[in-house]
Amino acid sequence: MAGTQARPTGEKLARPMVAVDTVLFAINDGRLQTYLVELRRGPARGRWAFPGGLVRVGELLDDAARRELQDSTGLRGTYVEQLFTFGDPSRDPRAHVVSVAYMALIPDVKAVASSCEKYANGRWYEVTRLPQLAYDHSLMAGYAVKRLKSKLEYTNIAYALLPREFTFAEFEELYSLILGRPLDRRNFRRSILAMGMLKRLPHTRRGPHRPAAVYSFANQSLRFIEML
Amino acid sequence: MAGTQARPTGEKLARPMVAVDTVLFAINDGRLQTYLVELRRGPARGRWAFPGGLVRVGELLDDAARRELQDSTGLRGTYVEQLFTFGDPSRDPRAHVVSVAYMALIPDVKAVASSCEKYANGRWYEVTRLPQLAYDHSLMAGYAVKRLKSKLEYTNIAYALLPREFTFAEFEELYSLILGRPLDRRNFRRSILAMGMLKRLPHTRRGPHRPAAVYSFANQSLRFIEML
DNA sequence: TCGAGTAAGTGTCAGATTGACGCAAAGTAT
DNA sequence: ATACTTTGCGTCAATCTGACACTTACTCGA
Repeated sequence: MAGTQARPTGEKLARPMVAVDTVLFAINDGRLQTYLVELRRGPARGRWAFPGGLVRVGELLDDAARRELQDSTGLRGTYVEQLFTFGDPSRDPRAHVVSVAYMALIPDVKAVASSCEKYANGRWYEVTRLPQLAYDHSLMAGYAVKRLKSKLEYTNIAYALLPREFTFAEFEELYSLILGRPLDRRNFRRSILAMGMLKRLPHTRRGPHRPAAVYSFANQSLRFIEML
Repeated sequence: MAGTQARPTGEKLARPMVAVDTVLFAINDGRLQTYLVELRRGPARGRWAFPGGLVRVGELLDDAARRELQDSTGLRGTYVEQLFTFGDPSRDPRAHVVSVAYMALIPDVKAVASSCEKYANGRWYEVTRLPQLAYDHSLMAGYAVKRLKSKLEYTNIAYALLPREFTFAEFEELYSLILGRPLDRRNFRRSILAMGMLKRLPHTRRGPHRPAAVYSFANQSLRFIEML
């Protein structure tokens, strides 16, 4: 049953620890990027990793993910979603640390205030060109990207990656970019509009060319399948 | 980063504990059932729950799930799949226990040898008629059923619920039963055979009526999308 | 002010897929 | 042999999907 049988334990370290690690995504420069931090200490010192840390007693997992994210990026109240839990005892050579991986999405990389004391450094990397990562974080990266792609296709999760208002071209570019393949503009528009994911706003955006209709999401919260 | 920052901890209980809980499924009596155990001790004593327990240091999560499953059912080497991790600190009133929920699938309820010393009792329940469960186990049950249904539609996960060989009627019944809706025999057969999930064996099964062709899975391992 | 340039916006058609539907075949039991 | 029961198959219409090209509406510069 649950987390029962609190068997008495002599050695202090006789239990695995619980951590969270968060793969933060944003679109930047026409690429899907994630935010990595450079570790200051530990056996993987100098390596890059996703921001994360130990879960505190009494803390929700989602809250722990958000807290660690805030500590390393300054982001507050970010949308986070649990991905998978990695528990291989050898993933961290120092101790058995079970890590609950999360992904988080933000619309603008500039919202991240880099540089905190915990990490030596922090910067965005294209998901297709990650450096060698600490621990099992490349595994996490793979899961996260796969999940993001997949949820893009049957949920409105894209709302967390876009500003409040956007043109259809921006919307389409986001999809094309994450899915890694070109989309047919007419077919794509047909299917998206058919599922009623977007609502067209009354105003338009003017630019150097034909003005573009402006859209926003019909529902800010996840509408379709919440979890598989 | 990973599960780093092993911050020194004075109080022994200053860290959440890690447990696994497994929702074991099987078809029995024309129904989808799960195996529940009756708790012997703890605040939820006398309540039903999914078998589970604490993860040991040095142990893989999957192994912990299988070990606890074996301890309570005698099953060995069962197919298990991680579902989701539940970390609400109030889920267990005694302590903060983070539980990694699993599902497991077996083809035959008779493979379970009930009665172990850890639990007062153990029995199968229809998933649609579960008793009130301990902790947050009803939540887990919901996730597990949703996931099972979902994976049935785009993977060959059904192989873990069926014997090595089976007739198409048995196969179809399984789907209909889990999905909770009738299937059109001809359309269903068309789509399943089209995706090449099954292979027809040379022999047939004789019974009181027309003999039925016998099938087995073309691939025993998950073929399609491994994880969303 | 007019023409060139560029991104936005729209419709059609063929092929594939999906869902509804009924009948013939192959056995057993009497 | 006949009735009964389960297996196993094919067609058609509606829908969905994917390929494909031209018109519209604006800005900018001549």
